[in-house]
Amino acid sequence: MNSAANAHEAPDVSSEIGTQKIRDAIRDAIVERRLSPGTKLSENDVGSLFNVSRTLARAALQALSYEGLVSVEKNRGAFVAYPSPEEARQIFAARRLVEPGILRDAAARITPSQIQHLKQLLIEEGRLMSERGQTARRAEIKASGDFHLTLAAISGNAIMQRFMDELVARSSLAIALYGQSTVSSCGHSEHGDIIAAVERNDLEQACHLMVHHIAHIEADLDLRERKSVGLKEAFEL
Amino acid sequence: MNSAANAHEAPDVSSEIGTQKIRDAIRDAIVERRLSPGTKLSENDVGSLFNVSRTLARAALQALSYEGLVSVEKNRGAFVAYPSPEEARQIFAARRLVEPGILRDAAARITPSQIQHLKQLLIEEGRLMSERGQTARRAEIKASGDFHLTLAAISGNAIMQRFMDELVARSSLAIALYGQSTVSSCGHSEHGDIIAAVERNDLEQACHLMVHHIAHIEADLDLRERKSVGLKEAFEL
DNA sequence: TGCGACTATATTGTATACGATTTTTTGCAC
DNA sequence: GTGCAAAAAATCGTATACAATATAGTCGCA
Repeated sequence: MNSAANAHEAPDVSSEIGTQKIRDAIRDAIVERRLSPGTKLSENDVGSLFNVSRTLARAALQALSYEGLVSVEKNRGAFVAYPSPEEARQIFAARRLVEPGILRDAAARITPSQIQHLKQLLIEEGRLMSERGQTARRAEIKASGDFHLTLAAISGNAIMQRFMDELVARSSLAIALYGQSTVSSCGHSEHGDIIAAVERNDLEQACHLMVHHIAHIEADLDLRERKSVGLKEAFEL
Repeated sequence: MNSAANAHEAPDVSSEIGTQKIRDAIRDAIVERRLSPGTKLSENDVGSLFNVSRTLARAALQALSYEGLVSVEKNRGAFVAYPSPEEARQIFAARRLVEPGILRDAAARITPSQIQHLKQLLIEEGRLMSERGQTARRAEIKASGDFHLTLAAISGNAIMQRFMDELVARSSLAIALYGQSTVSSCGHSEHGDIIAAVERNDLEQACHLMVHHIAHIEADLDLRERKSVGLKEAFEL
């Protein structure tokens, strides 16, 4: 019923809107969990929300489907992706597979100023954790992902960076669906530990910490198959 | 000048054509090097080639651009991607980063019948190497990539599988551009060595061989920056 | 009241239309 | 012939139109 209308990325009077802008706006909304998994994104609604025709709306949704953030079902429309438990497992398996390597490459090129920047991110992240309120929560979610994304950027491989973009965004979806502890960033301190290890050039330890960090995030998920009951079963206690 | 017209994926009278089919057909043409880097893919030509409107042609080209096989330049059109030397390096760096992990996961789940299947692929690949002619060459190129793709499939992670699809396809482009030895599959035997190591459960060795195999492929490339002369300079010896 | 078939509505799939931008061609002066 | 400017053609960007499909609502009947 409520389409993307409740996602308050205002169309902005500075009419200059393209499919890119739409894609980014919707992706941000998904990553920050203003749009929940399963929400229908009708081409009409998206288009009118951004004051463009269905053509551009459709292109943006198509693009998001390539990133795995939106699933389009033939003749039925586009929905915010609803990753299955198996899919969620694969997302984190992919991250465990890839992030140690990225960390290695990043550590080999990192500069003192970049380390400083990372530490700055951590402080910011910590500050957001202590704050309360929706907006702080959303900012925190994004900041938590930014740590991993920044490492990918430092690694200097644009291909891996794009892949990590996708993985982090999809992780956010999985956490939204299956996360248990109210705060996802239970492992905030772990980010700091990783940087510390990098700083003292202990690569093995840094990678080790990274793998465990990802495992911890996944461990906070309840990935049991929920057969969509929603029927009598849900009430016949 | 010559558009996609010389790529002989016949439109096929079985009119059932969708954007998916178009995308796959063009991708195959690129991977098998029937379409060279830089070739212009105009929406009109693609559309009329498959008997669909520009709408679908455009969607297919857009999709290919997300895979990095086609680059679309605003208001100028779509071209078969022409990876820079730096891009090529990143493609192979990504593969070195990712494939050992995939190999590990695959080895953990591989069944005897799958090993048999891989060996079958190798035999086929070897047969194609001895044959001559364009079609054999193309089939060989595809077979060489199929080895890596099959391993990704065995690993059981759909996300990594899709990523490998992209990497292998883009590798083909890089080799087409910068490859030196006539035959890309200089390292055919290396595939066999990797399987052998997997078979005797020597994972460390298998991963080691995989990294070197990828390095060998890259080593056959001449990745020096070629500033597109094409002008007098090209003749003023 | 409950169920099933039929109609109406909404939404997606694809093609076409038109304005904008780029590229090519033409024409003219030098 | 060469070089530049304007016109023509081709191509892309976006909106709209129409057909196909799915969803929701309605009526009739047991």
